Amino acid sequence: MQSVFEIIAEPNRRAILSLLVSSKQSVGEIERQLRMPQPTVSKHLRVLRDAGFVESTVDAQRRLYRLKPEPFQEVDSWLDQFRRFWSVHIDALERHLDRMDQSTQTKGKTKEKTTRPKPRT
Amino acid sequence: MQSVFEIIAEPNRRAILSLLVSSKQSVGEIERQLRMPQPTVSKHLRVLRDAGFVESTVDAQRRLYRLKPEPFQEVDSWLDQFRRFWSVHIDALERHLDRMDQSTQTKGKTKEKTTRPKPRT
DNA sequence: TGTAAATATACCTTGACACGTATATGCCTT
DNA sequence: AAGGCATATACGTGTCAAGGTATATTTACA
Repeated sequence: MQSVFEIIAEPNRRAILSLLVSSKQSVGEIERQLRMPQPTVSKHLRVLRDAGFVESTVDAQRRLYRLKPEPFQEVDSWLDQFRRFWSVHIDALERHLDRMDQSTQTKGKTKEKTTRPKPRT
Repeated sequence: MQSVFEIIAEPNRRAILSLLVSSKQSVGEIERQLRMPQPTVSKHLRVLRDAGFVESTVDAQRRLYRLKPEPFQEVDSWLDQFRRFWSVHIDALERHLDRMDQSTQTKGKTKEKTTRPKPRT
């Protein structure tokens, strides 16, 4: 289980993460709110901790888990490369440019670079 | 294969998506640039298309694939719930790292980029 | 000290999915 | 019409991860 993307691919893990946004929670609290078996919760938390999504502190027999920000930022920075694309792609100008792209490359199989206008953000 | 998160969990699919950021590409071009077997490329493209990440247009025997923005925005909006959290923690994290700077913890993988949350488009 | 609570882990089973190989389909060229 | 290129798909296989059940470990408390 290497990448952050595989970690958040699991629905129960995403549920746990969403739960932890509000505040730190114990395993039992997660178990009850999400109605998951306790071993399931513990195992997912183990995965999340190994991946750096959460950290735990000890409170008697309980363990309190809370979020850590770094892996989320990693996902966010992966998204960066697509932000420019989708912000431009929304408006009609882009559709026009795409049609031009299509017509210019019907004959030329040169992988044209399509110098597009940078989004103004 | 329901969620967008499972789609982007696969490294080869992420590679294809990154490749398509620059411009639309045919299956053969993807195949050559990523050095993947052609059926692998086609099958991943099938998954990506079913999930709405790409769409294809016909150019003779070729199929040209290009990105679609919606699923990326879905990931982005899922991240939203965590942005507030990590923006609050950035300052504390920076101070923390500053203080821990020369102690070089066992767990200290100091690759933080401390990116701040982006405003939603 | 013994028992119950909270959590972690080991073991097994099952299912999904990624891959490789082979083949099918479609279009283009001669 | 035939053969070749580009792409899609079918099929068999192996791997890996998630779930369930049982058990281990630690701590509180009577």
